[in-house]
Amino acid sequence: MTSSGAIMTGVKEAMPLEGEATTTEATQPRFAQVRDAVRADILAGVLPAGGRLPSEAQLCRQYGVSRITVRQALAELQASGLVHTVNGRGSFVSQPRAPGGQGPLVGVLEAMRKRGWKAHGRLLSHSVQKADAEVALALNLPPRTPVGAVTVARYCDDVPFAVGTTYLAPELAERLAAQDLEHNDVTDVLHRLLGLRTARTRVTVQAVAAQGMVARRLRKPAGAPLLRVLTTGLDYEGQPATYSETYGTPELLEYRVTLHNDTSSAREG
Amino acid sequence: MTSSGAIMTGVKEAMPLEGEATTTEATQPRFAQVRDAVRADILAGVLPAGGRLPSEAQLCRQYGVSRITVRQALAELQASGLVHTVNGRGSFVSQPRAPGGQGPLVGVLEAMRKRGWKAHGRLLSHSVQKADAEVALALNLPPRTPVGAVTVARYCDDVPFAVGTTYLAPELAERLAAQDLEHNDVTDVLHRLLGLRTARTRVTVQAVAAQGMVARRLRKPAGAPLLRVLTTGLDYEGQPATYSETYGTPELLEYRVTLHNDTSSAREG
DNA sequence: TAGTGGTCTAGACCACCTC
DNA sequence: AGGTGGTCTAGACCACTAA
Repeated sequence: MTSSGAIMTGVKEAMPLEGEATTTEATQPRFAQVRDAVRADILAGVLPAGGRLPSEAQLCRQYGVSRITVRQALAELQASGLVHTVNGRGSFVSQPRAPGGQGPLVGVLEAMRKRGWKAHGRLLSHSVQKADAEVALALNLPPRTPVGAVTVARYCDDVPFAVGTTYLAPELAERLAAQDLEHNDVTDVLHRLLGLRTARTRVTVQAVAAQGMVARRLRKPAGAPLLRVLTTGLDYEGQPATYSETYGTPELLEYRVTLHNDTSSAREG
Repeated sequence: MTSSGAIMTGVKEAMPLEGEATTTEATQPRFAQVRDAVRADILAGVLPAGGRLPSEAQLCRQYGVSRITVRQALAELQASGLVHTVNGRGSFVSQPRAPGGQGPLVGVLEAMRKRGWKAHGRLLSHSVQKADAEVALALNLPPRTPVGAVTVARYCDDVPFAVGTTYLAPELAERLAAQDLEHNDVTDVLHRLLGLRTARTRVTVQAVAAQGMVARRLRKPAGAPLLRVLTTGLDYEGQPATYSETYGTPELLEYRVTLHNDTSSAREG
């Protein structure tokens, strides 16, 4: 479904929609309907990233609502980062994670480079495995469901400082592994190049003792402190789309976040 | 332009407040002026926490603006968590950090208890010191400025799992240390009991090796991995108000956060 | 000049809550 | 019944950007 006409669903004809009269069932507010319709068009690719949205006047006609209602819908889309507006020019579909932009997540490579280091990644392996209990739980899948696993090491001036595995749909993993992970962060590739949309990201940060393969990869003796970062990316339906587990050396990797008092973000101990 | 009425502060008198005729200087939008005026009243305690705001109609008269403008102002205050509204009753000043509420920060004790553990804190020390370089930098003060330091240990079933020091204004530290830190989290006390308002919180999470006093307090051998969490609380002017440094045992303490795609929150590696 | 978003108003109907 | 917030409309002026 795309656009014109009524709001409720795919109805194409004008049909003032309106009228509360009798039907409308579980009537959501009109601005919410417009908001969801536009968001659906964006997520479905009908409105391509970077492209201009219909003008507010057009949206008014298209959905048969007043400008204030359209603006309320756009305001929420803007707050969620899916859309941005430029005075005098129009509203635009935000680039999914502009490179170096102000998305919520900044990849480790980008962060290192911003501080003046040379950093690069390397694809270590790429496979389809049966999800173990941990991955299945994180991705909300039945155990032993096939999932793609992409393991990447990150280097700072040729010293390895982080190694991690990202689990996601096999088809997405395939495309991820085909990208340039030498120069780009995994999160960046997923969002900017592959168009993945993430509504929320759950992060858990732990301290662990180095051991086994991870210790060797990071050139650490067993027992040395490492940072372990687990992230789960959730789509707009609340379903987990990606899960990653990353280990990093504490000298070079720390986790930073700024919590704004608005819109939650929950911290636990 | 027609309307009159003062926007600037809580002034009750009319005082037309410019019609933009010629000078308007750094004229902010009216809704922003209303928003800031109401926020100032809340932060200043003119509107007490938990109390009811003037109704939208009252605010319209008070500031001489239309209801839509008032609602736009309230919407932003609501988004920032300072205010919440109840259909049919009115708008209310949010309790600063409702106990167990949905504030951005959840203290460690609360988090442990939520998972079914018995947890308590203990005030270890409380003093006024000259800020060292690190604390001065974090609080944006000249070095050697006197600051209050409150050190607290947290126990889970009588096993110590976290110890940390909070630096803040001496007068606030005095009041903080006088509160019940046995049962309440420091962050909870600061916000709920002492009325501290925090616009943003910067958090840094690191993995470190246990050593010295911290290792002893947490009953860890030197070199064991510990989580180190640094937080800086920023007020609505962007000035740091609190700085804390906490060490925790990885078996019992981890850091969790949910990043929403809206409203930023920046992660770095 | 024409189109766009940014802001604002007056007025309206509804659902909800309290009295 | 009366007050409150939730939603919506039609119309207006402005600042900005573009052709």
